[in-house]
Amino acid sequence: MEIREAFAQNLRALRRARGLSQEELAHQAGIDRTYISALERNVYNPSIDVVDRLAEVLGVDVAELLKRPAADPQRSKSELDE
Amino acid sequence: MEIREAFAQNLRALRRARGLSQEELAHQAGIDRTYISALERNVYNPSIDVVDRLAEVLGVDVAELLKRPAADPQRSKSELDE
DNA sequence: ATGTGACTCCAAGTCCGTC
DNA sequence: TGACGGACTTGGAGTCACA
Repeated sequence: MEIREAFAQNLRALRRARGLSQEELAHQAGIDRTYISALERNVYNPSIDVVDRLAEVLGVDVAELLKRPAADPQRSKSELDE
Repeated sequence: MEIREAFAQNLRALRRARGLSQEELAHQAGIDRTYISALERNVYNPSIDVVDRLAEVLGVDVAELLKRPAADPQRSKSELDE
């Protein structure tokens, strides 16, 4: 799995866990609203600066945003992106 | 401290710890030698994809490359970038 | 073995809007 | 509230020559 995809999923999950809209998150992080939307849809490959600013607003370490989901042993290997 | 700076320092430290030259690291990561040089001098704000490729070659988690050094309580606050 | 300036190319990132 | 498009500017990605 590409790190962009893991980031996209983590971003959306963490934002929702905080009860924030894309617009609120964008505003607090000083990032454009449409760019947040694109990031969550895995359209772009963000710079570490952007990731860092988002992590700060979400109150997590950068590592949390970039963490790949643990492989589920129930699922066959062919279902995973590599 | 900006995350770019932490990344630059970590990259150089980890590369040297592996006994690799910029040229060897560049080759293994499929990146130009001069670009590695620039990253270690904090010239660029790299994308997470580049960081991920370097982490893979260095055999560490992405989080290791982006970790900020622990604040040294011996040093005064004015010596730190914030 | 590394730093640096100059250069191109196109993705990152912004800002406007509509659905 | 979020997906998505178009047009735009900035700056990362990547290469080369030279010190």
